[in-house]
Amino acid sequence: MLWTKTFIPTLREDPAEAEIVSHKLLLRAGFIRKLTAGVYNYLPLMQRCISRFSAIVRREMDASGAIEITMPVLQPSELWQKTGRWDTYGKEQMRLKDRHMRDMVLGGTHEEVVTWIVRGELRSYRQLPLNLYQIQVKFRDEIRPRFGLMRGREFIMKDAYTFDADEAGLKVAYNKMVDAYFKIFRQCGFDIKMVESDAGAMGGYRAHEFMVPVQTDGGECIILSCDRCDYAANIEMASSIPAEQPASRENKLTKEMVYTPNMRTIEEITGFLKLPAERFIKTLIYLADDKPVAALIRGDRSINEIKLKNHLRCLELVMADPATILRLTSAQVGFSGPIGLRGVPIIADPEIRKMVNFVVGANRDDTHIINANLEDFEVDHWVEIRNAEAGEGCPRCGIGHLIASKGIEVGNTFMLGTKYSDSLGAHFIDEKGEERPLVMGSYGIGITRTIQAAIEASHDDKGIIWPKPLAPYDFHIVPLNIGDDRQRSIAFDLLTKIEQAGYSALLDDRDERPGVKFNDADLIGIPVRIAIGEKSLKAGKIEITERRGLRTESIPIDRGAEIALKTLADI
RNA sequence: CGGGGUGUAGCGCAGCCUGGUCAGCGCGCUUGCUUUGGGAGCAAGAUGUCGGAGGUUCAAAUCCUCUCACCCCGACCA
Repeated sequence: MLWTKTFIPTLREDPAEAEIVSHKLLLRAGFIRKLTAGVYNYLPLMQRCISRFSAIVRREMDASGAIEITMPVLQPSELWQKTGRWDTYGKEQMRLKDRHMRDMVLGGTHEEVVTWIVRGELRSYRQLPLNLYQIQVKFRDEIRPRFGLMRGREFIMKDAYTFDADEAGLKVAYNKMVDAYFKIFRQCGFDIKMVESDAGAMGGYRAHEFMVPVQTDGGECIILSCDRCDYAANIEMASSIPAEQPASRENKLTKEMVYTPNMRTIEEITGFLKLPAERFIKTLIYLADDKPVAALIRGDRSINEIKLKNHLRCLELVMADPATILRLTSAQVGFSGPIGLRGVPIIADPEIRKMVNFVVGANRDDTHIINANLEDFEVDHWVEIRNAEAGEGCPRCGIGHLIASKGIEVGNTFMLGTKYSDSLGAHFIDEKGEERPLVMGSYGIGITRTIQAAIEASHDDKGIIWPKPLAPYDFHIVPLNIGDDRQRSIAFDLLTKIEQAGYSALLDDRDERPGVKFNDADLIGIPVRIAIGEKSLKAGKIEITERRGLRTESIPIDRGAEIALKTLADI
């Protein structure tokens, strides 16, 4: 492909709209342009990356026995009402009305539709197992679209759905998908991590996420993994064994109110009372579907709202507003406590069980209670509702310690069970002639997000460094002076040979200065660059440069294509 | 949705506080000549409903009101 015959609008400066490096590079290198918040045009280079990555995904999905189909983006609301997700998935769902004022949705996921398909057609265990997948645009009306393709409102996703007769079958199907995912991501050069995750809006009982580790701000997920065993989990999900607290030998003292004027936060009050944060209990008042609950965690811990939400089985969990807190506790925000709190269920993290003589809010303005003990109030439910922390013990092996790292979620897998087949009536007849619900799994890969994640994980100060399988072209041919006939003919000859060998190349045939071409080449990040310039031609050579590391080697002109192909093969 | 911020040429920005030669700068773009190994030089040129609507004023990019869009922090996720 000739540069002047395609469309690669590179930018010299960072666009103001981008914050993280991969988003800036996608814009600067001319891969994408934003149409509106969270919605992007994929320009030619991006289109090639999408095609290449999709081809890898297709190959591995097909090899795993999955069958490609295409389902409608536009869907009727009835299906979603039947599974209950019209309400639970509601706000993320892109909705519209057709001319008859019927509610429609633009699909953000396809459990409903795929279940509808098989419900009519899958009648016998003889037809199982089945794995249907598609690669398609998805819509999600994200609260806050962010970071370019990382969290768009429209994006491309591969989604697969498995159907099995029983749980054993689901496990087989699930493991096949997990294997396929590892193959896909590893051949793209990712140091992919599979972590346990919350089943969330999908429902189901077990889920994993596939994370690309990154050190940059682009890593939105926190992963806790064990330094000894293979335990790894999203912080949303991670448990831990707390560092051993020496059993307190303190005698229980009598509780006492103390005047703590304007001391609302743990930081303020620890300073004021000169006690460490682990001697405090934080009382957080939430509204779970408008019903109040109090969540208790140790003062130095952070609440995990997902764990709390899962325990409460509510649709919406929000922190109570100051007026509600005043009504419930008869005190301002910052002085809530469990003692004497009436009409509000109390959920406490088990870690609190070990605490003695602690400090809580007094439910009275400017007042805390010191030397409080468990006997002073009733806990309704003991449930783990705090975030695990780095340094704590591994919940699996019990020996290792958790370490924290950041990652970008590029894929996920869910064991759904029968949630959708039950609600949509997708049954089959088993060997014994009994009717049973299909056991399902669902499996996603964010195609466009993965491509951006590749950049976040692999770039330098000059631009993108594509992993070979995802690069828009294999070779970047740069004749430094396109007006020079010799350079021109060598460049075109290389292009022909490379294409004949079954590889792709971009030839920069612009009448630009060498600096411009080199900088754009570095920015775009094609793995191998071939430079043809007067200086080296005098010595009968052209130059080959690997994008990663930018090491340059001079090679004889007539062996150019041969050595270039070998260089690519060695990357 | 709550909090913070920004909308001025294709891109990046200054100007706004203190209304009046304020329609500006850099890059890019066009034409010509020169140049061609890491973002060229000279010369000539084009480009703006100052996000939108209303208002105040003799006068508004600038002040006021409303509105729209976008970005950042939080809740959500491939």
